[in-house]
Amino acid sequence: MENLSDRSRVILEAVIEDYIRTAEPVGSRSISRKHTLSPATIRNVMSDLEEMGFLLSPHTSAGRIPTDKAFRFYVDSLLTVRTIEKEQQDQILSQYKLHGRDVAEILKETSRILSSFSHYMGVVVTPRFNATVFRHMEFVKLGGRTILAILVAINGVVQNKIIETDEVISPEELVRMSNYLNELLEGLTIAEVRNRILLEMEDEKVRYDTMLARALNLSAQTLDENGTEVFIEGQFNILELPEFADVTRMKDVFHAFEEKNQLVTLLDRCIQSEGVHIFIGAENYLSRMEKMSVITAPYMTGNKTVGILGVIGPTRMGYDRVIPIVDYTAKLLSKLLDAE
Amino acid sequence: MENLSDRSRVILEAVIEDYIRTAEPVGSRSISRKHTLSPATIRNVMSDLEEMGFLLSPHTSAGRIPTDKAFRFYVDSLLTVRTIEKEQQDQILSQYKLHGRDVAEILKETSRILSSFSHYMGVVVTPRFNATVFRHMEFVKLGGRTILAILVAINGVVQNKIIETDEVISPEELVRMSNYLNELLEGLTIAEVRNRILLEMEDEKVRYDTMLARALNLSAQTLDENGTEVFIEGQFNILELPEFADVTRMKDVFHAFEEKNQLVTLLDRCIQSEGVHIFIGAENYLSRMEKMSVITAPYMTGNKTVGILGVIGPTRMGYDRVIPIVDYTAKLLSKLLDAE
DNA sequence: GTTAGCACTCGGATGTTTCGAGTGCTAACT
DNA sequence: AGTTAGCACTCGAAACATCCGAGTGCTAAC
Repeated sequence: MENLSDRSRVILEAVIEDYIRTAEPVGSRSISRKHTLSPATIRNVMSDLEEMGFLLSPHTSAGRIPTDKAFRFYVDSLLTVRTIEKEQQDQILSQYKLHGRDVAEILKETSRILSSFSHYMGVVVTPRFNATVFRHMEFVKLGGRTILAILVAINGVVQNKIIETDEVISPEELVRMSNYLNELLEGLTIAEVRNRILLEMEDEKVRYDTMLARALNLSAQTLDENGTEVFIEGQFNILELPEFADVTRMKDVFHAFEEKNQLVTLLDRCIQSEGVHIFIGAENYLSRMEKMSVITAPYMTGNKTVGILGVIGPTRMGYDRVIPIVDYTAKLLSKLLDAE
Repeated sequence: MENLSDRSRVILEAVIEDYIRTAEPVGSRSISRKHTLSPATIRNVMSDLEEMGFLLSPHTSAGRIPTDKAFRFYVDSLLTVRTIEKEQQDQILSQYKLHGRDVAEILKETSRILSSFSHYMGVVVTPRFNATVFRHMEFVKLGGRTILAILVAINGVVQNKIIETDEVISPEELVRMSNYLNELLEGLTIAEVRNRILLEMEDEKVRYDTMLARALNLSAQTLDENGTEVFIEGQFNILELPEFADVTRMKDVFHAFEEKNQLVTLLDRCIQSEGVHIFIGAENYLSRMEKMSVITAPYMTGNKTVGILGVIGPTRMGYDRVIPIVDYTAKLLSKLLDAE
């Protein structure tokens, strides 16, 4: 990292924090008020910082704005992350208490929590089904050849799918099928389940047992689709931010969410790495989101990472405040999913 | 209804259609170009229409804008709804084909379809569980005292909930429970199921049978929450509309969606009435949505209305184009839900 | 009843001026 | 050598002025 003098650091930090507060270019005078230095001195330092690529001036007679690089440096080296207050912890916890305990509900609520506590947007990607452990599979007959397949993971995540079969299958046979499958697949992760089914299907003895073949076929169909969903809450929060007062900027943001899968790839990028991850401005490689930062953290069930959550806000977001919120929420969600 | 001369009607219609196209106040000249009447004559008529409350001028030297009353009259008396083209029908149908057949997916897709074909926002309210017929109930043991309850309606709508029990229940007992319940509740609507459970619980013989009591207790818990969800898609569509170029207007719209329950009450208002319903501007009684119109239609399974779908757009929306889309989609969705 | 003609209005676009925040540079100060 | 006061300069935002044209209402002629 660049070697900055102590003074430069202090001033850079001051500029950044001012900018986070006001969203306006920061002038030398406003900083001199808080430090016992004259504006001229500060101007000199700022000029150096600009040279180094930490600041930029929109035009000659405005103040200066921190660049992405500055925020990166701020987050890496200057920032002392606040510890989350007990009070806030309790508030978050009690939010969860209010709602039902269906997993999808919990995830949506998590997104809402992230949004309302950060004052930005909350985002939660649904668990990677693959990493979770199989618990139960069940077939319910809805009508003639229509069957509802229900797949339950050990953490309570449910996936259901309506399947049209070629031939009519009796309810009794359906029960036998699910018994067979539940025994066969017990304790495997969904990814393993997938493999196992393919393997089984090649087995000689299965090929000549219609029931088994059908069962495997059905379960394969149940698994074939594996939607990752994204819950984004609090879009309206960013409507209030001055940097998006401009209509075209706003459109950009919303268009960015149209392609949710792009967002998923972004978030997925940090699925292996532990702990909080931060993408600042252009670092997220989505042109629509150049002016935004993303703070993410993985959450897990058991000790496997199954999903990602985070907060999306402007580059000038209150990192010190938001990081612990994301961190705590991820841990809390992991705990909630485990308890089940 | 006001008695308008034929000429007035023609001119009013022309103004409305111009305004729908351009979103700009309409002047007398642009109309005179299409009809063989001089601007002056048209001005006289327009002046009358203004007097009657069908038009208003934002200021002296602008053209005129149709009022809510004008749109109401237009929809009721002037509009000839186009029939939906075969081609468009096929397009919509094929959209459905692309996706999985989980009911929640279908509803979300419906919302997307409404949005993309109307170019406004699509909205779908999830089925009123109460009106649908019970099909199956199942309990899956997740851990010590944690149980996942799954409730399936005949149309494939699934509701699941995680329940914490006071005592450990064995898997075998869970199976017996669900067998008992499935037999007991077969063929009832969810509303009836609710009553039946309460009734049953008071029965003497049940009170002394722990298993039955527990089963009923569990199912009561499964039912107690009955979330109506709303899928809104295509918000970004309205970002493109000139009337929302103003940032404050836009905020209003998004804030309106914050309270989704308000929206639900609006939509619910037409759940009994058959066919397409239209709320124009202030008619929807949501101050945030004064500049918007809503076109709704109920959809059903069996022959019971279970939910509402619709399109939300500006008051100057292309009614002739959108009404058949809403109508057709509602019918198609009903058919899709029935087929299962 | 219709229309041409005309004076009038008013908002949007364009141009001009003013104001002030902020800069860079230089020279004096510690 | 680092710091600071002073000053000329820059440039955008806001305020003000002007112009233009689309559109109106009214009147008088057709």
